[in-house]
Amino acid sequence: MKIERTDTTSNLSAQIASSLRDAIVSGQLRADQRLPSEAELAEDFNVSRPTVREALKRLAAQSLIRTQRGAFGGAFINRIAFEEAYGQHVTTSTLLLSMNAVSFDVACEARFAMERACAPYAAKRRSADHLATMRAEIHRQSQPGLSDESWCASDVAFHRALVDAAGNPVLSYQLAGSVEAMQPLMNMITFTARNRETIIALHTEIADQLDAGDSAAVEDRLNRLCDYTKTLAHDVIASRAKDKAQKTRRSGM
Amino acid sequence: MKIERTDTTSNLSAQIASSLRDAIVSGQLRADQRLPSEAELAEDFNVSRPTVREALKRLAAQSLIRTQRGAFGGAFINRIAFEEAYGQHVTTSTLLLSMNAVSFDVACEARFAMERACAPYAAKRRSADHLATMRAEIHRQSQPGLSDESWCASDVAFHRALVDAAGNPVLSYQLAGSVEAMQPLMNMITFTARNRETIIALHTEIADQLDAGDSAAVEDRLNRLCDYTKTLAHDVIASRAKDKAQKTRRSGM
DNA sequence: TGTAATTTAAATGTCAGACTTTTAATTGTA
DNA sequence: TACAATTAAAAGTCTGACATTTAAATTACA
Repeated sequence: MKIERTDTTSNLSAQIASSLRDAIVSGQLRADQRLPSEAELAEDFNVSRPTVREALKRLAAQSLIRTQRGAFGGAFINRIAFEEAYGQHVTTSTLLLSMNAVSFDVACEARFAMERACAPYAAKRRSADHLATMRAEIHRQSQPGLSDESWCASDVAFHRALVDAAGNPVLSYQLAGSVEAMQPLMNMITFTARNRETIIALHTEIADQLDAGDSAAVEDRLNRLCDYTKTLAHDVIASRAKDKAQKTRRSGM
Repeated sequence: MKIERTDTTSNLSAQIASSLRDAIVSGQLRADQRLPSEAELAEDFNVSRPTVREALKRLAAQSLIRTQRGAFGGAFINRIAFEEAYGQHVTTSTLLLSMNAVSFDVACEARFAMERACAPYAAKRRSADHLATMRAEIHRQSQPGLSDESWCASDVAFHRALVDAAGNPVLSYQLAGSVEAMQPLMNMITFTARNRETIIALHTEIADQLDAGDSAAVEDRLNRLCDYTKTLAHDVIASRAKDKAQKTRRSGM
């Protein structure tokens, strides 16, 4: 765990962070192991303490280390938990979708493809608990005065229960990025009562078929849900384009 | 974009980073927009410049901002690219798998479930380029003197081509975490010539069926590959357990 | 007048050193 | 033995300075 500093396009804290990160990811440094103190690292790397601190903050931002104050404190290799990883994955995925002109269709296709992948396992392993959560969310979705925002949140909760029902934490983690990151895109859509009715009907069938253990039926309903969601999004986009065209015409362009 | 500092369990740089991160993720700050200079932020948040810098380094570690030196430089909201997100996702997933006693079976199940989800789209959209890459990797895998490490790398490349063939960048991004993060786990396994032969046969069939556009056949081969991989892992684990038991017996425990 | 070289100012990057706060081990005392 | 005070190590924070980079503004020159 030593030094570089031959790089011409400096940025010492980034290099040091990178060096430590490699050691962690490759397994040279193991979970709960303590790194040298900031002062020691500064000496090791031949830089000042603030520079070391910046490097450590970078690692902390990725949950690779945690720091503890006080005697016998220091920076420790973090045993990253699903929870933290989950949050980071959702943050990154959300930005990726919102900033990269990823079309609604592409994001939607990816999301439902992955959800369908969960269906066989969910049909086999769904617990009463998962089904109860799904039915509770369906009930919430049937409330008349529900805001679009709450509707979307409930939709996410429903699908998360579906994914969790597959009983595979790795699958749940990976799916989080697709399901939760879609929420901002979904929020573009204003759901009419009629829209909601259609979706609730599909949700109900999904819960029922999951209960019955019919994976193929669940996949079929997910397909329909995917298609319907895409249709709704297209309508929104089309009507916006129309508005814009009218405004442009009116302004004489 | 103002201040907190009422928190008792301080860590100002984390709070500031969090505050800025929220503003970015929620879309208040848009891509390529410039943040105030470090000195200005320090005044805004009522902290010193090093503290602000630590906060900014945290955001930089998540690729949320990029910094530029010089006049009219500063911190800019980053339009996060698939590439960067890709790397972070793989890093996080790798650690998650290696540190959390995720069983090989669970990781394997998740990975192949998601790959199967790609199959229908890959069968529809695969280009000659993707098929060529897959066949090239199969050819490499058939080389006799190939090290286990190179074998695994080629395996990842093959599967990545399969995923990319689905023509959905979001799917490719999400899958990266599952496929690449498995590599350290796969490296545990020593592949015999006979093992490789079986896997290469399945790879060949996958490429052929993809060429023929038969999605169901591809999914079937992926299932078999999943089962076979799990079997190999079980053998490794069983033989290790046996070794350990023998050693323990010999040492008189 | 137009282009090339120079200067300049605004930023980030880095450093040194001091002080504050937290925390756990140690020591002292009832 | 149990509890309280002390102490030392370490992260957290601040101040102030200097180095380096970079693009714009200015100047010099053809």
